[in-house]
Amino acid sequence: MANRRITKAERERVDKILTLLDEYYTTEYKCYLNHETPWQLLIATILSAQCTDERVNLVTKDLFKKYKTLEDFAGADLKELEKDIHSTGFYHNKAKNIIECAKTLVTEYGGVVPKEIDKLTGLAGVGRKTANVIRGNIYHEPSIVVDTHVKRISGKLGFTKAEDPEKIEFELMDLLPKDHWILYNLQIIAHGRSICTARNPKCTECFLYDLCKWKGKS
DNA sequence: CTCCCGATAT
DNA sequence: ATATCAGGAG
Repeated sequence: MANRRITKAERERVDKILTLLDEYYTTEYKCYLNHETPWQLLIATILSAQCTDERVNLVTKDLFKKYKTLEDFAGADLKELEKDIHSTGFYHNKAKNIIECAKTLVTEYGGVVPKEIDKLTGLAGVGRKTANVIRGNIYHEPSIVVDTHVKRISGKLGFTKAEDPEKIEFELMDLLPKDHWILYNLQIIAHGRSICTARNPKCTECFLYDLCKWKGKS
């Protein structure tokens, strides 16, 4: 069904890459954003736009002590919330979106984070990337999260030539086995942080070098 | 396409 | 000084 337009050799190359990823980044890899509830992950993911997960975890550690419920966020003071999340950047938009998002969840969804992609992306501050993080990590629905790492590395590996995140998402869905969708994102982020970094990728240390299309200078 | 935007590594 | 970080909205 999947991968109809792909040659046998290319299919084998992709499968070898996936096998190696499984080997180096085991299935124990899970969500990098600390959270105890679905709505906490949603807020953490909204905060993670153009911000390291490390800093988000630093901020949410105090944030979730101060705002203990969705209702707390729905009723939060904008300026105060801006201060609370300031260090994550884009704080004005993020604070406004978090309050509006929390209000919608409380008033329209009974405080439950929906699993449908349309309902999720309908929430303030929630795009496809954030929606797929929720679908994958909370509801275990096969979904591909296209973030900056997935975009960069999938391109270098030759998995896609697309630039548009949504197009990349659908091309990867066609290329990767469904049972690997959620893990792929987590593995690629791990790889993107340790080896295939945006600035000086450590190609000489990369276990995927021989299988990589890019093979950039290290 | 532009704007939002602080913190960190290089 | 500049690039980059689990992007999204107008």
